[in-house]
Amino acid sequence: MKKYKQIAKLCPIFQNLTEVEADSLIQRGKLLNLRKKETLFHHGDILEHFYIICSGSIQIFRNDPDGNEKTLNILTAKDIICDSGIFDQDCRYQYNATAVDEMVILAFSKAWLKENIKNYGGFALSLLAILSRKNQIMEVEFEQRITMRVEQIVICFLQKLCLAYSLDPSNFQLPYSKKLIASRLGITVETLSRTFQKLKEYGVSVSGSNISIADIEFAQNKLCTYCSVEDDCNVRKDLKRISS
Amino acid sequence: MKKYKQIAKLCPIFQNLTEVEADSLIQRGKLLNLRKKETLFHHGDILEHFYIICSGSIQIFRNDPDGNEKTLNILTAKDIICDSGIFDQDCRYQYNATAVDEMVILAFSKAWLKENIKNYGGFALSLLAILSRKNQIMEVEFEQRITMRVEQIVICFLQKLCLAYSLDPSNFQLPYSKKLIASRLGITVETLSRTFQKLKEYGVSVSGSNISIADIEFAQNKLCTYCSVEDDCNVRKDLKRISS
DNA sequence: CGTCATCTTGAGGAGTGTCAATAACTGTGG
DNA sequence: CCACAGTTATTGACACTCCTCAAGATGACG
Repeated sequence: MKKYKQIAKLCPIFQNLTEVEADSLIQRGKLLNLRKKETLFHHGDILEHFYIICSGSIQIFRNDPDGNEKTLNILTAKDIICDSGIFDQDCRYQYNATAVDEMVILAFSKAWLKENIKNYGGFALSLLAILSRKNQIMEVEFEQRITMRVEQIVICFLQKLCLAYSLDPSNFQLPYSKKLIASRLGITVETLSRTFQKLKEYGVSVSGSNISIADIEFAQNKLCTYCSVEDDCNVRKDLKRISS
Repeated sequence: MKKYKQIAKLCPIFQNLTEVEADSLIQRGKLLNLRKKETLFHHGDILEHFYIICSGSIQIFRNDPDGNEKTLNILTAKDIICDSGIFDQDCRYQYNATAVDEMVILAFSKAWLKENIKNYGGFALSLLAILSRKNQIMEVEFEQRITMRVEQIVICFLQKLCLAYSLDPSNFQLPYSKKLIASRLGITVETLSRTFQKLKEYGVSVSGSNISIADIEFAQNKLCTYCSVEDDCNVRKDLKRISS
């Protein structure tokens, strides 16, 4: 299964290491296979591993008091699962992780992570950069959720989707169920459904899981005063929005 | 001004270092004084420093398209100002930072930070832990903003305030203007004002900036099914809410 | 073909933002 | 000490957005 370790090596966490260093680090990881809907860990489980996703996608979610799933994130290849508590002792997961489709995951021990951070300065820098980036994305999403209308949020989501999966905006399939998407965006399925209707005015047509967006730039501009898709897709740098 | 460097040394970022190491690192910092409403940096400024707050508090905010301030955070003594971009080259601030009251801040160069991360494994671990913690708090707040009612959010904020500033819940002064608080909570001043009225039913009385909460536990429990104040106040560890 | 989950559509309502008018507070200069 | 301007805070009326509940429609899969 060297193929999967090759994928893991593309994870940004190894970017500041030499080929040899990265190889030796990856050797310590164990490959896991998850089937669709199989759970990697539950909310409350003791946090003992650090994961790198090699293929497939996984839903990170919590169950709110009413029993509804609140999806915090959907992670895919080259993403890492690294809870904040990994640097504490005896910490537990604050959420669940369940495979959306078939997956392959590399698992490393907590000790492995701590040791390498201390020994490899470059490794620490990479992890810091990744966590910082995650932080930044969360800030943007938080702001979006407050400031923007659902139409804008959905359009932004679709655009991110196309960039992340290299999909053709003029005709593509949704990689997840609408239920999952709604949960990820923090809205109800009903609202998502209605929003897709409204988006027809902007050249977005939806039938089943088939989407086609006539002119994504147009739709974006029509809807978003400033929309920071770049932030989520490693295209940042050129900050168009020095608004203050 | 050794007094302020002593405060800076209490910043969690130095926790994994020896006294001597911490001292030598702090020597490299420059003390800055800010007057009330003075700005540390603007959105769009080139990111060149890492800051530790020694005294006073600072508002981290962005101006949305309508010209309203969106307060991302309010930082106080022992907090750090460390933007995600600090590990990139030529990055710019994505927000403004303006002093709420008189402040003293220690400033370090970007290079200082990178160097020490590479050289001191413990330093890297501390920074990672801090950023992770920040991440976690953001996740909680994000969830709060979606799931909870404004009454709950306000009560949680008040409780955090009391813990953070060691205030007596039964009688204390708000340390910031209501405008700033509303902005921080992502609501309008009008809504905040009305919410304070509603909270009277729960034993919270507000007149001007004077607050008195009869029984904060009672108010909490009445309002919050699960409320994670602990998370924001380093009291975590005992996770009561393994709900899923 | 039936069952179950997912999705769509409608009606109704709760909650928060917007706008506007007024009141309270803060600080400045005479 | 007061008068004035500018900010901050309160209160009311209203609109809009999204959620809830309910009923069907569509689709997946044994």
